[in-house]
Amino acid sequence: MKMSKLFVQTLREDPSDAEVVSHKLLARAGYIRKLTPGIYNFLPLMWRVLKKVETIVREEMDRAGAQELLMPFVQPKELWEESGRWEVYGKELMRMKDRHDRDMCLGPTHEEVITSVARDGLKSYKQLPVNLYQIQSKFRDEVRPRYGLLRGREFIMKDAYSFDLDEKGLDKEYENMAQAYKRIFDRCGLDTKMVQSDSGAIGGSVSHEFMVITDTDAGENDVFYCNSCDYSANSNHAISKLPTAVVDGGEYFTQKEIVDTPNTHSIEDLSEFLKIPSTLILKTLVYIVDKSPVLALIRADKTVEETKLMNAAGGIEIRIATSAEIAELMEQNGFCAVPGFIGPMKGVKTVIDETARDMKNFVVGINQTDKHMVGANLEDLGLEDIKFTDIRLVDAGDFCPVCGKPLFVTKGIEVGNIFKLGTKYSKPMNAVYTDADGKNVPYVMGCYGIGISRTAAAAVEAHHDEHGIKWPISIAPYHVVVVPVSTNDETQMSCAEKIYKELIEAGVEAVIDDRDERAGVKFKDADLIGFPFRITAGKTLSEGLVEFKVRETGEVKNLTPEDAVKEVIQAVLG
RNA sequence: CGGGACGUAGCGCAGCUUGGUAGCGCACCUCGCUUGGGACGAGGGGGUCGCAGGUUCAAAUCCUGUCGUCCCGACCA
Repeated sequence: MKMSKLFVQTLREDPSDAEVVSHKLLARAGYIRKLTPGIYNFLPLMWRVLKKVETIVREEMDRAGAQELLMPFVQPKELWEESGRWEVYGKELMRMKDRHDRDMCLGPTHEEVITSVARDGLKSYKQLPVNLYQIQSKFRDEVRPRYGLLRGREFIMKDAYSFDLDEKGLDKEYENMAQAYKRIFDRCGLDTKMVQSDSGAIGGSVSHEFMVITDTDAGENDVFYCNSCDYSANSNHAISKLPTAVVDGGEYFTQKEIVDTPNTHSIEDLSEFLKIPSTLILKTLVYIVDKSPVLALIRADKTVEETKLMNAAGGIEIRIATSAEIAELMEQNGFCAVPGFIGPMKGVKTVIDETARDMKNFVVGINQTDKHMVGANLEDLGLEDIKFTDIRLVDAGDFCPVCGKPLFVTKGIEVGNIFKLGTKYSKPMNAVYTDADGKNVPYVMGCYGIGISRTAAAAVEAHHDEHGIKWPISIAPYHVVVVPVSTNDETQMSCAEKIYKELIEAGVEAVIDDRDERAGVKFKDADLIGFPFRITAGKTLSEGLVEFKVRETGEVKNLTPEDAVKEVIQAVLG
């Protein structure tokens, strides 16, 4: 490819809306261009990268025994009603009507469609197991798309679905996919961690995410991990053993009583006012889960993990209540208290965290402003039935649930996930096979996703420097750029052209920078775009040598043109 | 959903307070010069100033509405 004809416009400045490095670099280097929020054009360089990632994914999925197909992007409401998700999916599901006024949606994921495909085709136990996948654009109408390709609304995803006779078959396929994923990300030059995760709106029981570990904002997930064993989990799923703390207020409060606690609107205020550790306070938080209030009771030094609470409350959408909603809730239950003094109350759905189990003689809000009860115990709270659930966010330094060593936390970009779905879709959608005894049995399903475009962006997050992108060879848009420093110098030009031709003939993806630009411009662009190798025909040519530069390491050496070509061929084609 | 900010050329921005021929840098075109890390000089093309109303002799500028975009927050009681 001639650089002069390559469709790429590099920018000197970051686009004003880009926050994370992958967004800035991909935009500056001419890989992507925003059409509207969360929706991007994948320009020729980007498309080459995406195709490389796709090819790796395809090869490994095929090798793992999966079969590729392509399902429709537009889907009818009826299918989503069968699974029950039309009602529960929320605003992320982009809904629309066709000309006949029929409800349709853009596919955010394809469990419904694949299940319908399977039930039409997979009738006998003799046909199972099967794993089907596709690579396709998905649309999720994110509340707040950001970080460029990392959280877009329209994005490219590989989604695979497996159909097995039973749980045992699913377990085997799940492991098979985990291995395939590891190979895929390794080949993409990404170091990933497989972590336990909540299974979220997709549903199911067991799930893992593949995280690219990063210490920047681009990592939207917190990952807790143990250095002593292999435990690691997304914060929405992580559990831990707590460090010991004071949980019996016996030495502070010898009897149960109601005390004045004026203006103690925060736990900090309250613990300071009463001169007690916050581990002696049971705090009450009001959440709205699927439009209904839910009280969360948790030891005050700890934080509620919203996904855990949402699951405990059996909902699919959660947010903290506004002060207006709290006021309304107070009024409905005959109380009048402002945040800071909220406590348990009858008749409102309540979830109690495990941390409350051992608490004795503690402090708790009683729904009266400027008052708290001290020396309280759980049975004093008038709760109908007391059950403990883990709804706590793990803190770094808590102890590993497996081996007991302290946990560490880091940020991660989720590039893939695998779920055991079981019969969550096959049952309601009546997707069954006939077994050897002639009985109809629902398939046991799994689903496995990889964000293709997100993987490419994550690779930029993981491989860049202040000059630009440093693509891993396997997914670079081109392998090498050949730079004649001066296009007017016939010796340089003919040398560059010869090298370029030899590389192309050997099967290397090469670009020749034939632009009539100064060397500095060509070098800056080469670094920004991120060609893994650069061969420069310039001043060293007087000694019969060209410069060979490795983008990843910055290593530079002068070689004969023949050796430079060999070096690239060796690195690229093995 | 709440708050804030911003919409002026492909990109990044100034101009608006105090109304009077629409500017700068990058990019683009031409010529010259230059050629190993985003040179320089001269010339040039490109914008109904988001949109719609209003005020005015006159609106990018003032007023109203509207659409869009970005950021922050969404209460740990």
